[in-house]
Amino acid sequence: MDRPSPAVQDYLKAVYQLGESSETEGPITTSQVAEALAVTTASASNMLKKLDALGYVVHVKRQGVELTDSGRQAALEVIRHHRLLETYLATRLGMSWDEVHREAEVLEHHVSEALAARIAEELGHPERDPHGHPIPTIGGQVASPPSQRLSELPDGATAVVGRVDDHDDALLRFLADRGLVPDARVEVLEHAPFGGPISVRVDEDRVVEVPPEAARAVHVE
Amino acid sequence: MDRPSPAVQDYLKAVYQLGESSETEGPITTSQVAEALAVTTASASNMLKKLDALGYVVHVKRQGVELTDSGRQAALEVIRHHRLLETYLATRLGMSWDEVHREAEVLEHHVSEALAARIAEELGHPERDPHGHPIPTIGGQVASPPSQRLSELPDGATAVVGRVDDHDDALLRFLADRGLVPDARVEVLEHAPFGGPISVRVDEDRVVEVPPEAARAVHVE
DNA sequence: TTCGATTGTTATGGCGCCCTAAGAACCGGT
DNA sequence: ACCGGTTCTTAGGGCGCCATAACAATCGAA
Repeated sequence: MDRPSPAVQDYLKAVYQLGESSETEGPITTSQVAEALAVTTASASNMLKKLDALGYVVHVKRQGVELTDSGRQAALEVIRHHRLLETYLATRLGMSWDEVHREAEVLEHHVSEALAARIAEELGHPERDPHGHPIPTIGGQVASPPSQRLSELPDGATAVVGRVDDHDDALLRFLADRGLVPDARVEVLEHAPFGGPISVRVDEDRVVEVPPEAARAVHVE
Repeated sequence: MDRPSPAVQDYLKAVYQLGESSETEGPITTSQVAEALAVTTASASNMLKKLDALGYVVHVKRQGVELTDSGRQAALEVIRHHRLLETYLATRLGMSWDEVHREAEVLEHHVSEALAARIAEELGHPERDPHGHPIPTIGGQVASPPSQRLSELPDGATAVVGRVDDHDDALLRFLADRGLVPDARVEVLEHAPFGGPISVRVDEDRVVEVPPEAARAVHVE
């Protein structure tokens, strides 16, 4: 029961996150995984076959893969490490949101369970990372509150920011600049026509313009 | 100018440390390196040839290797990371000496320069790690004070512990138990005959018995 | 329903780093 | 000067993970 290699961990994480973020149920395809990891579909195909052999996924030929319990468990462990590291590096070492993500992407594969546990303790077992994403427990529980995207709220609606997608550093900075961080209160004022920006009042205070692509990355509750 | 692979870093570190700890001048042999890294001499031979090609060492066939400036620089960077991590994990996360060493052995290859710099800053740019080993600067300066081993002191001599070798977890705990940590004052009382233990008064207080092998791991000034 | 485009798979090879086996160079003793 | 033992190097193979190329299955449009 050795720890899976970094490559295997990356694949499992990708499969898990693709399953999370896709509206549609069912298997994750080879090409989705390949794109997420920036490898060829041939490489992904080989690796998914291997993950099946290792018992982490069920691979149905020409359909895709679905995580087994063991695979989900392994994926959540990596995600737990990632988010604990992000939180620690941001709050205890004052690193910026974008630095933190890159750093955690590497270190998540190399911190021991003991260190992860110490970090969690030191942070008081937080439930969310700085972007608002839930931190799985050691047992593999994840709180994932139902959420809506800011882009889908009607004019006049108010809500609280739950989390923001952290795939793009520039977008992250853009949102942070405008106060769109977890726990911010937002009120949708109006949608400009023809795919224009959305006017949003943030924290009962300033009004900012949020382009649709950015609004899609903000999840509210 | 990519970062060398973890394997390359491990070899460079080993060559550097073998050069440090050996009394004799001159090249480091293939088998010394092989033993230090627990690989076969064949593997070491191949890798040393490769390090030569990369410009990190000069390899003279059947003689051994010596670090180039570039190799020494790379080795010191790894050692810097290792010792900063040890210091950080011990003082800020309360991990024990032995846990800390294993953890740093892995993480030293994966922390970014930015993170290493943040850690150094957070710690106030310490000059030594918890075992008393000097922490190289970014530029590659190392303070290495002349030192003698506790095992070599004559009866009646007094000195201050500078550093202790950290290769063996059990030994480390043994020494820590007896107060033989950096900055402890020691007075040699007597050597038992036939390779018996050395009686040492620690911090003008308790008297402990130190077997010769343990005494060799304690460096005093 | 047939054919081209799309998507997935298999085959094969490269690269890094390890191994074992075998051979070459060097050492000390006689 | 030779011979046996030690040390080092070379040769060849394995494993993990990536790639490219070629082939197979599937989908959808006419």
